Amino acid sequence: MAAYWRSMPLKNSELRLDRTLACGQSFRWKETQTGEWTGVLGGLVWTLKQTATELFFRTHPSFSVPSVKQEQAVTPEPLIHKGTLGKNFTKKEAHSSVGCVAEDLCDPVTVKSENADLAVNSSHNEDYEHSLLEDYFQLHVDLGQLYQTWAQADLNFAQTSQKFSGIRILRQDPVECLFSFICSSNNNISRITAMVNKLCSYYGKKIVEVEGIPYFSFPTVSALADDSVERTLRELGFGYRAKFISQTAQYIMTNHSENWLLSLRDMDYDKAKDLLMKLPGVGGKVADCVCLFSLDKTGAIPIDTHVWKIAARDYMPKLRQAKSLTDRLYQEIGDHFRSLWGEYAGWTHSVLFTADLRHFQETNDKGLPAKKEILKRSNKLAVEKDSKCTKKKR
DNA sequence: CCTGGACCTGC
DNA sequence: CAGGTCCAG
Repeated sequence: MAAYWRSMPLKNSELRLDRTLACGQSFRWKETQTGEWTGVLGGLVWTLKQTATELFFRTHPSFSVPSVKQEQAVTPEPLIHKGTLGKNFTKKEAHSSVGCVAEDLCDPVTVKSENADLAVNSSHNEDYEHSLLEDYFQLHVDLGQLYQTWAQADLNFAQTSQKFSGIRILRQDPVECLFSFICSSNNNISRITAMVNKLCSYYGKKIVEVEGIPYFSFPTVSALADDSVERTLRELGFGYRAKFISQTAQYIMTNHSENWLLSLRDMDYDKAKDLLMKLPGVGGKVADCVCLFSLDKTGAIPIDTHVWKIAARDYMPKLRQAKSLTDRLYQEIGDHFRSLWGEYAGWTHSVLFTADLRHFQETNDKGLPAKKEILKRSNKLAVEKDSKCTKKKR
């Protein structure tokens, strides 16, 4: 068992799994044991954990049998193939296209003929797995350095951030990111998570079961563009978002292509945001989430009601008089933060946003949260019922 | 431009 | 109300 685990040196201050994976930028990670996080990334199921100086990781072996319905496979299955990956994979490729890296690197024909009896993870994939994590957590970005710079520019950040180190932006698959955040509108985190899981189990492909829990890949755009999707999602309780998801998927397949979203990484922020906002169900806030969490737009700042309150409370007192968050104010708040924090302002915002989440109020930098807090987290009811006492602060 | 409402569902 | 978006006036 221990043999599956590998590790890389990584300071706690550069990455805190608990804060980074549970602060609402991704809805796909679950704390399966205390301090252990399991989720899907690059077509594989991973479990991660860490100490003060090391990141431990393992993937869960799956026997990927080629799908029976290959005939309609617009996109190849996200299989990781021994021969291809071991030989050709480079760090650079991982960095440029993690969202579809498995697809890029797999010849579907080869996979089909040779993969049936091949365990997905083998020692040949070690470099690949290592690179995938570096890419996903954007480990080339020196977070400690950024924290220092931000602290110099902003006293409020300097104070708050002391107890909230290691919060970084993930580099997610844009497809997963887009459809997840379409689900987020006027909604709460637990329901968003449930909806994302439903998308995966109904329209994704099962990768492997771990401890009795099945894990699925995120569906392709093409799968979500099927005519039946809106009705099905309505029945599954998606409400009006069912239409948004269906229409957005169809819009992308009609006017662009499966991989179009990835190409937005090569555009500047304004252009990418502009194009995203043409999609049904995608306004400024969701577009900024996709820009920041999956398209490398480090200065994108999603301003939701929560961030708006932080801005009014700690940075822009004049906002206290504003009735609602108009487009103009949205732009103004973002610009204010960008000029204060600089190029990585989206990352900065994420630290303050996370620090302000009730969920994290009792954590501290000495280590993992108090035992009391862990118990609470495992029991959502307890957390939510107890919201009375800190309500006013937010 | 800005403002108010409707839109799904569930705790 | 919940980490919004869209549409009309």
